[in-house]
Amino acid sequence: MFTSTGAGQRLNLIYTMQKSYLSRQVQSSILSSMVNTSPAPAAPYAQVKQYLKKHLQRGRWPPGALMPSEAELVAEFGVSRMTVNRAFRELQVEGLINRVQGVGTFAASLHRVSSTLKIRDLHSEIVARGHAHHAEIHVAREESATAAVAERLGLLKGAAVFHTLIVHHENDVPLQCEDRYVNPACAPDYLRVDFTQTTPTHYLLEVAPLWEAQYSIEAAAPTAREAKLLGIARHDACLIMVRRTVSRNLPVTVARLVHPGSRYLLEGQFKP
Amino acid sequence: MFTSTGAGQRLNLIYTMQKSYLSRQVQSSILSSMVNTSPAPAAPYAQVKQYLKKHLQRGRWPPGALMPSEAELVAEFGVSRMTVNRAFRELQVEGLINRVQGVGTFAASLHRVSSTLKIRDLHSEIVARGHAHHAEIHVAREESATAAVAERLGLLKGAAVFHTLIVHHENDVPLQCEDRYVNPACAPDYLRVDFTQTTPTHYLLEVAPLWEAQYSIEAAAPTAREAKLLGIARHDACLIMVRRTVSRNLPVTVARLVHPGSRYLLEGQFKP
DNA sequence: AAGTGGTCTAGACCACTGG
DNA sequence: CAGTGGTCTAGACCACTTA
Repeated sequence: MFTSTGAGQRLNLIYTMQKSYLSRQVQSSILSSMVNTSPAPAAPYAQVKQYLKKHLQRGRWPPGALMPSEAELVAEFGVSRMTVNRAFRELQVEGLINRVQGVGTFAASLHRVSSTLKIRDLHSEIVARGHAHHAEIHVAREESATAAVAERLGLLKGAAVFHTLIVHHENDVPLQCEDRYVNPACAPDYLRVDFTQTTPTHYLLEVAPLWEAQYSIEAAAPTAREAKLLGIARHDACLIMVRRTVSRNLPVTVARLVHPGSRYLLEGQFKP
Repeated sequence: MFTSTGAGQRLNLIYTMQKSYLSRQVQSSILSSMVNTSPAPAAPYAQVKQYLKKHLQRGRWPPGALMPSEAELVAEFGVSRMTVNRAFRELQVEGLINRVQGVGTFAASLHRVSSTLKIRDLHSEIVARGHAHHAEIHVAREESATAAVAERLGLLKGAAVFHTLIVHHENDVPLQCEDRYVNPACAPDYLRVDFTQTTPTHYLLEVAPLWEAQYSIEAAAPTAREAKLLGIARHDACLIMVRRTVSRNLPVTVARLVHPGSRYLLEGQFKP
């Protein structure tokens, strides 16, 4: 039922579990002298979690296999059920296990792996690489919304919107053409910002806390104007991201970010 | 200190908190008759979490503002501290708040928003759209690894690797050209699988639980062979994803997935 | 009926921060 | 020092599943 490979019994817990707070106090004072040498005492729930993770990784419970019940782990580690439960709950959030009430806990097949794609500020990204960033502002004005833009910003056609068209350079090489429409209700001072000093992304995240975002990524040829601004040929492939952000139920902005394919790479990583 | 907008006091909890289990039992039996009509009773921790989330969204605590302490919410909702703590902890994991021990809980600026990009199985994706999927197998054999492939799979140059080249069609339109190398140690039977019936992605996830993945996404022109296989022109933009997965410290596979830009779109969404 | 996970509680000890 | 979050416990009730 619970093959005792024996790798995680009570004794293996770093702060050897106690039954009364009295004994814990004693333990703690004993530990305090160790703390200076050992790196991190690690909370019991974290140790149980780590134990489960390690054995999952080693294949002790192959995908779909039934794992020990909370009660079994309580007995094995000598901790309370809430502690074991927390370890399990966090593993579930991480997608490593599936739990079914009344049945048991199972090792996940890890099909639903996902990695995160952050909304990044290009300026910080470039500076982080130790390169120079400079922005070329081609448009920064108020316009009346076209039907498409109005719809995406939740405004009426013809309503006032702010429009900026900025080309970002990394060490004088054009890296991104940012065509952006902003809802004036969310950022009334948008046009007074000096975008050679800060980026729209950065500024908007400051004034309008982000609550929702949608994006799409595709590969396509740039428009004639974009090609000219980026200094590339009309048929060169570009990585195009269209992003729409919403703050407190109010659409903030829609942006079309065009990157020369030869100069931009989106990277990601997943680790459990 | 805790402006009583009063939107979430004890009485607003759906299963009106009690002090003894006796009274809870009574409550529960009363509730059981309501359950048929009301949709979801919602656990107290979830209600507290929802309450906080709602007020964060409404801007009651602007980014950086100090939020109520656990003790205050305990008093306000009449629940135990562990319950409030769980609500806070989950909001922290979601990135909506920052907590500092000894200081307090603060509304996050929501800068570090991220969305998830899942590893998807193309077959399921196509079928989910109600379309027909069919795979055309062009290569499926053992080869000796080139230096580049060997390095990414953790093998020696010249070692045996499995190589498949498959073109996936959605309703007879080529959608993806999948060029994949597989580590035989992880999937010894790989070449015996009928890939007109299942996809490499699906099969590999079955035999080798995923423990780590790295990917990059870029826009570029296809190779001459890819263009031919996909039925597109040499200069048409493609969305190219290169993915490497690792299972239990052993590299499993590296794949180059090429999609005609005009037929493929990567989408994502973030919601708190 | 027995076993499982889902959840709540009341109280506790701790480490950390700030005045 | 008081206040904050981080965590653990022992026991409890519940809903659910399986036999």
